[in-house]
Amino acid sequence: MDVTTKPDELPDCSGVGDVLGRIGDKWTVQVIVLLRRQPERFNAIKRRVPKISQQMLTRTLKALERDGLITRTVRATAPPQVEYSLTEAGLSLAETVRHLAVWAVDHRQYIRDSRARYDTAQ
Amino acid sequence: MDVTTKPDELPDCSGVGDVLGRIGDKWTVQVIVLLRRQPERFNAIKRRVPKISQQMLTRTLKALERDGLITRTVRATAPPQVEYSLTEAGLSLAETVRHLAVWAVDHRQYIRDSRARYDTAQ
DNA sequence: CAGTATCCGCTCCGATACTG
DNA sequence: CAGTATCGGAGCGGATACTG
Repeated sequence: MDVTTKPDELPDCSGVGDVLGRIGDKWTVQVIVLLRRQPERFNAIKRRVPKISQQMLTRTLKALERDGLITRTVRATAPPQVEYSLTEAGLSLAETVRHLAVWAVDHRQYIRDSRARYDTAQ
Repeated sequence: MDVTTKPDELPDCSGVGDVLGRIGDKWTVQVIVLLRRQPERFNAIKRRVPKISQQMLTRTLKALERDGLITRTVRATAPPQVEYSLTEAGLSLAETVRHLAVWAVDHRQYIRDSRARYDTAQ
């Protein structure tokens, strides 16, 4: 689809809510962005997302796998190794999210300032 | 910032989580996208986001105003009219979110299929 | 190493009633 | 018309203990 479509022609905006509800949780995006570099194993991901609990990482990875955004590969070694990597769809989402990341970085200070002004005005 | 920066150079991904946590709720994006066309009044927005409750619309608008993404203008008429419109920052966010919207539409069916396959495989 | 299982607090959000 | 106030359920996410 063409991103340059005119504003008024944006189709079915309700679907956006679904996706944002899906990736808008606390951890999903961090994991996706992290896997963009290269496939990683469970505990490697855990180390690179320092605050995530084991349970939430499990849930997040499972949900991503269910949605076809990452694949889970088990190597029959001892100890067992499980590697997670982005699918093509997952990679395209990661790239898309980068636009939002850029926006976030660009407007971080602006939002902080706006909040401070708003709060003191009350 | 340059969106074409190399993957590994994406700065401070943790900030992305903040923003996604902020706009990743159930209503914020729908309101922003809606206001992209033109400024709207309270009940006009409510009508165009059919399922939103009055309280959630109030909260959503207030949070957006606090973040400097929309402005609230009261006209001293009877009955009172309150108009909400995007700020420049809000508009730029709306445009950025459109990329995600496009991704969502493009991959909607893929995700549905992935889930169906995953669920039946269990 | 890579998970499961259980408990539990907290916040999101809906429903409803009320107000200037 | 444009809100505010209050109650309550559901689910996200944290902490901890346990397992193949």
